[in-house]
Amino acid sequence: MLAARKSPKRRATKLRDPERTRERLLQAASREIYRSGFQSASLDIILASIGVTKGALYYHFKNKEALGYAVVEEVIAPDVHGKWVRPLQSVKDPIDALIGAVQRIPVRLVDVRGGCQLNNLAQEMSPLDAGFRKRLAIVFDAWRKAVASTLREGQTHGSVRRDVGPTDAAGLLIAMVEGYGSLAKNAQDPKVMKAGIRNIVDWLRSLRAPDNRQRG
Amino acid sequence: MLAARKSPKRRATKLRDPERTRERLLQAASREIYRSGFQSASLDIILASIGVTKGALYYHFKNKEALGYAVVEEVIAPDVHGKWVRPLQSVKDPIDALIGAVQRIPVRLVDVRGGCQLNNLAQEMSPLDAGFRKRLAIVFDAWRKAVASTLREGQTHGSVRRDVGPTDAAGLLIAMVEGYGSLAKNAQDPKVMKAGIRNIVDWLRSLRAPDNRQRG
DNA sequence: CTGCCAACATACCAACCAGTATGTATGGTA
DNA sequence: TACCATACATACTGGTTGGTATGTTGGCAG
Repeated sequence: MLAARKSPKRRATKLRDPERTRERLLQAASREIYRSGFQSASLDIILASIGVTKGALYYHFKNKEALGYAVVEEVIAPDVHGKWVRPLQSVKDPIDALIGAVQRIPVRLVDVRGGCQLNNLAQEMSPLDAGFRKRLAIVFDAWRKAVASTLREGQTHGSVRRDVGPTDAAGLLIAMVEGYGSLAKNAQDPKVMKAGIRNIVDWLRSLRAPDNRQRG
Repeated sequence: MLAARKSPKRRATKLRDPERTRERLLQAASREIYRSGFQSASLDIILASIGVTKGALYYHFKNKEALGYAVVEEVIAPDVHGKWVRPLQSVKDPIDALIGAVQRIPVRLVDVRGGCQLNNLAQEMSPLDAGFRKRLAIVFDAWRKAVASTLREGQTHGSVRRDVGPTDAAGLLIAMVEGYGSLAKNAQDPKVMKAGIRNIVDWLRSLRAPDNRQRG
């Protein structure tokens, strides 16, 4: 009761911080789902990893499903947005921006091993759960539309070839990124991802309009 | 432990057919793993689906892991071999053969929904289990090598452009196939896969040597 | 100081899991 | 006929799962 062995003298404004607890739950769940998949992710392990109990979890989330949905909407979606939507907004050279985004894909062994959070969850849960599929499809759509609109803008400014379909090309880009990610994850080898990125970058360069005054 | 079961005499009527039971177990396990993933695949459900019990399962397989390994080696590997290795052996036009293989990818809703057995299992288990990863890598390697050697043969015969790296192109082909398969699976929409196949076929055509006397 | 409610912790549950120990019928062999 | 390994079926286990019911504490309103 009075044995304040853990609490320091300097009081924070709040000993309980429900918003922070919720955020930590989301992050821990995201990590465990990333490692084991949603179905095999154990709530007990998630809770133990941040030192809270069932009470905290079921106070903030209705059930495991709701926790998974929140991970998609509040962890994965913002991550994709930060990597593939924001960097492509109002750029002067869409091709360079796309190449930059592709080259910023993490290629360390630890990154390649786990694969893509979005793709992992989509592969596992889309056929099994409509709620996951719907939320994940929103993220994929945002990704594809961001790439497509960047390409379209490049076409109006003359830096992107006119004979490529923006939506088609965006789909192909995502397919290549996810496909190489899968191969690299299975091989557990960063070299596979690096070679894939080179191929994707080469393909992106081929989308550039040939007769455009660029820097020599 | 595998007992040497060489059947000296083929009986016309067998009430017990251990080889057939083993095969049915493999097929049932393959179906359930395809639906739910390996970790979430319930042995009880697998057994109930073919009307056998634990005794039969653990007579033929040491444990669940061994059952999964056998599915890779005896179900998935032969399937990939039949679709991507055998059709590419000693063909007169490699590009046509590859286009044929790509166009033979199932695109019905039921096929697209489940995704690719090989990729599904690889995505789930490669980071978690070295035994799965090793066996699945063998299948991926056989696939990639079959495509690469076909392309290489086409280069020696002059039907394939000399400036493409066969291994690189084979990796790209597989990445595109798996990538589009992932997108289509998540979208639960055959149109996504069909559009992807068109893009892959277009890319394959671009690999053909330009100045080669072909049928007009 | 006193309620009082948010924000958890604790204890517990039925269902399910992979795996095992043991029972049993079958068909071939001696 | 007697025997016996094979090829399963049956019954059971300890451990884990997501979920719940209830207890407890901190901090603010009054």
